[in-house]
Amino acid sequence: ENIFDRSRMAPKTPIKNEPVDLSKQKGCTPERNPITPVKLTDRPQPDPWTPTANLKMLVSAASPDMRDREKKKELFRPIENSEQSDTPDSLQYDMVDDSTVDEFEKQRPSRKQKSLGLLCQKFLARYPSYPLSTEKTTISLDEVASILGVERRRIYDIVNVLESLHLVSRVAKNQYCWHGRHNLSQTLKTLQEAGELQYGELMTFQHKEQDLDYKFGERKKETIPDTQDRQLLDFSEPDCTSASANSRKDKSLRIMSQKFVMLFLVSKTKIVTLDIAAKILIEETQDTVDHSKFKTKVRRLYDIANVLTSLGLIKKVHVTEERGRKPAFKWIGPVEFPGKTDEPRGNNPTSDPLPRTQRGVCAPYQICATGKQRFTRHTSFNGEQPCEGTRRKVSSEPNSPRQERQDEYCSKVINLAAVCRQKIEEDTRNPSTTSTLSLLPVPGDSDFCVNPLPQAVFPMVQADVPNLALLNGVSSQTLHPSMPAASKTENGKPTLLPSQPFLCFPSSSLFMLCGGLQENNLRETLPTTGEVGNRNAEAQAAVPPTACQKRSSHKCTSPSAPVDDEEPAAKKQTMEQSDAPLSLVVPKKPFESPKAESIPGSGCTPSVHLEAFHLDLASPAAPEAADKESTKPLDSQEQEKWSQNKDPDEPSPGKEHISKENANQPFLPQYLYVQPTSGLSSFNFLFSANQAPGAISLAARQLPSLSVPCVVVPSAAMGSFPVVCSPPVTGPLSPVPDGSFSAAASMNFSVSGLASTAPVFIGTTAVVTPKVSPTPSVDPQQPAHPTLHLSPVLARSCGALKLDSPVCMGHPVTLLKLQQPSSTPLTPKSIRPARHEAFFKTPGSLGDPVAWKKNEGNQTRNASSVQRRLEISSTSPD
DNA sequence: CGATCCCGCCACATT
DNA sequence: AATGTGGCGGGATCG
Repeated sequence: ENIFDRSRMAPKTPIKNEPVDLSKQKGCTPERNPITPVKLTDRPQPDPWTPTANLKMLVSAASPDMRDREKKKELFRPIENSEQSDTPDSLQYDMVDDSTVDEFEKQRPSRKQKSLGLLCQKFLARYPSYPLSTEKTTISLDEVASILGVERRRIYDIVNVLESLHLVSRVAKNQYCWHGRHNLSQTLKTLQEAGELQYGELMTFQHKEQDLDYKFGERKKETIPDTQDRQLLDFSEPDCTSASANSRKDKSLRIMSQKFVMLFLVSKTKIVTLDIAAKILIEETQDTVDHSKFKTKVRRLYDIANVLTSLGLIKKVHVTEERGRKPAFKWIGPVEFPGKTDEPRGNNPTSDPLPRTQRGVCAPYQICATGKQRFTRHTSFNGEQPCEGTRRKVSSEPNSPRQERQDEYCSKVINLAAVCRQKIEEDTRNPSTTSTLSLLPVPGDSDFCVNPLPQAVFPMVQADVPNLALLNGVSSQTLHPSMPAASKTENGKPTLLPSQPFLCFPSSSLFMLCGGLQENNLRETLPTTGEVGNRNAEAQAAVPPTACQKRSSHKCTSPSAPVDDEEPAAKKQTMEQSDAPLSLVVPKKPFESPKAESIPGSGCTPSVHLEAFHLDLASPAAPEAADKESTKPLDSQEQEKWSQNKDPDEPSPGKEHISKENANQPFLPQYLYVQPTSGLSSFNFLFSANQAPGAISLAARQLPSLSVPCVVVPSAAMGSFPVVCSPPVTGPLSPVPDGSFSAAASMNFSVSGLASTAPVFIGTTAVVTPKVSPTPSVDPQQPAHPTLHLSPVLARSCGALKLDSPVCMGHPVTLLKLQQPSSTPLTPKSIRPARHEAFFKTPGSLGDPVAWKKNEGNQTRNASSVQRRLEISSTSPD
């Protein structure tokens, strides 16, 4: 029924449909709607390939193409899908054939295909099981939901269960942090302990389970005081702030999930039937009470079981007992936990048997572990948890007590990103074309450094483009050390930190292109990126932090990342390579404009980069384009690269080469590419425009500023890409120390998909002025910088972003929203995945790229994005 | 026909 | 009021 309705709806009132999806993509919708009503279908869900079922239905109905898509979709790999999506399907949809879609449609969507278990697998596939310790991957519910083509509600089911096992934690509204399985054993251990307390007794009997069922339930009740049980179970969450905690119905699903797992851990047989579990889990106890209640409980258990199954912790079996064959699940996960109960506190990493992964990687997590322990022990409640509660309120609350720090950090980052995003969107919308984005760290910089490191970063920033030369020198040297993430130890000194070449965005993956980085940098960066990328999609949000730490390195590293450090890049690289393909570094064509470095004006650089791109792409960039526009050609290549990168194999080598090459040629521009976690969803493309090679430095954490002029294109999966280009200009304009900022200014936050919606293009006025601001490096912190800052740090800093600031230093920056169609001036296109194309196309302004070129200065158009788009396309000549 | 469990309404929480 | 969460159970689909 729904389907029909919608289908109908769509034609009639696209808008209606939109509401659902649209909410997310605000920016886009307005524009598109007018253009292509059809979009509705698309729109709702960003991802073409995995639209909501309904949407799918509609689409499929609309066009056969969709079906194919879906089929493909089945294949899984969002990535693949995305690629596929390249095809202009979306457009087609519009066209849609009515051909008897219905029949096909119906067939397709088998219930199984929509199963929670499958969905969960897809979800899990997006993130690395063992993410680097430092990285924090943030998960945007909206984004994931759209990518996976399901309603958000379903994601909650998954996330809630994952959260119960601490595989993820809620950071903020709509945002979760992916932790991976590093702590899983710890968590299980804790649960086991708790389970023994609660259910241990019962378990004893257990083998007989069948009979026992009832008894079980009963006993349990009797034996264990509910209160205790609960506490234990809840441990992590609610208790703390008892007050608030319970207000909500407490997340029964989470608690249920924990209890369910406990049953397995306590059970001798490791097999638990749903009946028993349901009975035990029915708090009320009064058993039977409602048959309906029991029934509902069982339903929930199925939900949980599906997720646990996807995690490989349990599998379904059937127990035949007296009563007959009953559905049951068997625990197939780890049984013994290293630290095991022996010592409750097992946390200590040192003694901890757990794989180093935990320790090293998890360093940050350890905290969590602690928390857990606590939780194990009731005592725990006292401590942090309360805070948690508080926090929650404040930030919207992470449920999990532990990791607060991280969470905060994440949340901050996220917030920033979100802020940026919003701003961007706003800007986009608002015609104030000229508005510049300035994401400066606000004075509140201190925030930046949630993590230790703040300082370093800034310096880096300075590097700004203009100073590239300086930077180079500095950066190269300094950077090297910083690079360390991989090798850092070698250098010994962390000083480098500041200069990191990259920007990290909390959001999903980033795609960065940097102008010649020095070898060192490159290498390091690459690895990093690679890592990120490797993560598969995982990289996501997590990346930024990680990167930051690493980069910022020394300082940062200390606490959390130590491990990483130790494990040098090599590992990472290998890892990365093997794993994923993420990062690509594209060796730039040697083109070096080496001199660029020397050249004060970064101006040269940009062109170079562009060229490089072109070369890479093979597309001849238009000379004019040189500035930036040329990007389009890149797209294809990039994409390819992307895909390649993903491949474990190649990436590494390529990277290495690149790095080497780079090394040779200090100036050569390089690109970093970070895949988005899932792949498709979003990309960020960042490349340094003019700058000299060194130019790009990002402070890891602090980073707020990017000194290098960069263009970042965050692409949400869907379509929006915001692209920002900063013109090389820098120096002059920003007298301010920021130089760095001023120069580079582009950022995108694609963190969550949302950003995507509004593509933004920012160009400094154009041209680069070679001037370098002498003081570029100055504190980025200073508010003065008008230019954009992209550093995650900034983001964290909280509202630091000043998007609005129209002018940064002297440069006028223009924001342009890039619409998909029109290409972005530079690389944007490349960035866009096929799917984007579709979107873009729709709008119809494809050819625009040319127009864009001007972006830099000219673009100041005030018109709304749409208008802009139109204008652009129309006025391309501009 | 029982086992599964998708789907999405709707209440409650949060913003 | 809008939006985020997530309990809940009708009823469709699977086996």
